[in-house]
Amino acid sequence: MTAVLVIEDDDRIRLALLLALEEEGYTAYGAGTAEEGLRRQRETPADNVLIDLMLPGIDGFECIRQLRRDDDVPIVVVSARDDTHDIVAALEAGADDYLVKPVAVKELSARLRALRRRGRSTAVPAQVFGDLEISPEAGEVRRAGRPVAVTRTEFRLLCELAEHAGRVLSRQQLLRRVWGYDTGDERLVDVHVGRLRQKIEPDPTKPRHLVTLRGLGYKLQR
Amino acid sequence: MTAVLVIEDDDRIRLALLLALEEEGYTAYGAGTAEEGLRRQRETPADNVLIDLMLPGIDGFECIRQLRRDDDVPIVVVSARDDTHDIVAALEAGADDYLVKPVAVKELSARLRALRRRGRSTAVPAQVFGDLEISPEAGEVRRAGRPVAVTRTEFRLLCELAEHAGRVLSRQQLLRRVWGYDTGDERLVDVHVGRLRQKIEPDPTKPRHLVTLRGLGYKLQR
DNA sequence: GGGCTTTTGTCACACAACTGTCATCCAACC
DNA sequence: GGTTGGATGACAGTTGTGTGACAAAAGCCC
Repeated sequence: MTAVLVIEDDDRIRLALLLALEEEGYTAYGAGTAEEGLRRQRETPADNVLIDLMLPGIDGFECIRQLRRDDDVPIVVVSARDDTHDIVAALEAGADDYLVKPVAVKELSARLRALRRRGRSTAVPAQVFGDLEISPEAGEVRRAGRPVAVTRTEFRLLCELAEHAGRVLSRQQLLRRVWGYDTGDERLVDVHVGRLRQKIEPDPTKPRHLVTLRGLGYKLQR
Repeated sequence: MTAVLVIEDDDRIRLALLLALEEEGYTAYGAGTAEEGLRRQRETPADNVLIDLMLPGIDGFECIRQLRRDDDVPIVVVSARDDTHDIVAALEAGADDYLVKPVAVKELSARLRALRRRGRSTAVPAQVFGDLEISPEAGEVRRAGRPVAVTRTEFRLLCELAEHAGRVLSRQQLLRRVWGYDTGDERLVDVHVGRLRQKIEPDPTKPRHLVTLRGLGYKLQR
């Protein structure tokens, strides 16, 4: 049984998260302030900590630093602000992952799983797209928690797209980055994208993650 | 220790960047031309490359392409021009991030860190017109936060208008800039504007952003 | 090495999406 | 009320993408 500590001052959000986590099979307990969170974590350490950045008193960044000081627990930041500065600062402080509110519970769950699996010290974090997890170092892809067998080329293609998640990559760019071709038949990319979709998309004809941008290329999105 | 190569022809700016980077704890070295930059990167590869677009001789775009050819180093473009075309072209050429001068050193530093840390680039800010967002890098248009599917021509047309936001563009100008036609039927523009309105205007008959200036042309406003 | 499976790249075809043209209708302006 | 410029729906030609079939190449197991 995995225990998760949720540090979040907004009662409604905290309770919603706790409920959602319990539903997913975690043991979840909450703290309304950084102080309380730190105390609980000292007394009964959880396996994961979820933390909001904007907290009364000691703020999220400081709290992360203190948690890190005496523990190696994976810390996931949940923040309303999707700001490069905050993300960087939180990761600097020692957080392991960063989610922007509103949080999709499925995604949260997948990230927690990914975090625990890799332990918190690895260099390349697993990437999560909705119910899709990609861990470059493990060479593994999972959908809804189940491993999916992809070939090497497909995996590289997926990693490349994941690395630039949310951005269009032209067939040309993909050819260069995945295959190392400076020139070549762009249709090759189509074929592999098609094969990848068969494996990672619930309905390959209506891709949700690996989408086509007609005339531009492909993009991986959440 | 992280090494950064700065390719920038203006001595004052280059030195300022080098100093600022050294201050932030990087090892920074500079190159005044693309040729010199390419040579240095071949001989002693840096961990990040910062590059200006306007360079004498080989220009920034070409330089990015050549850097990309034999290396996977994160490339950050630093340009005075905050022009959608440039941004798209730079990213196409293989750049990972784009900053507009004047550069805040803190931000630059954070982006470099983020780039290395997460192995991927941070987002290029989208252009915003009221509830309308245009993000060239994602190849995406959003209205009220929801993605709107636009075609490539529509997208280019929109980008062109956005780039000159608040100013009228004649059909002739649009034909030339979007289609590359030096001559042609101006009604073509009308049709595409109409289609675009169907997608981005809440009420296409009463356009709020993409307005007609009778006898003059079209303009995009906030 | 020989025979097997798996993966990869090429091709062709089908289909869906997009583009540009045109005709018609409407609104603004004089 | 007539004239001009703009909006729009329909249509056909074009382009771009998805996909199944197939053969070559790469692994793999005796």
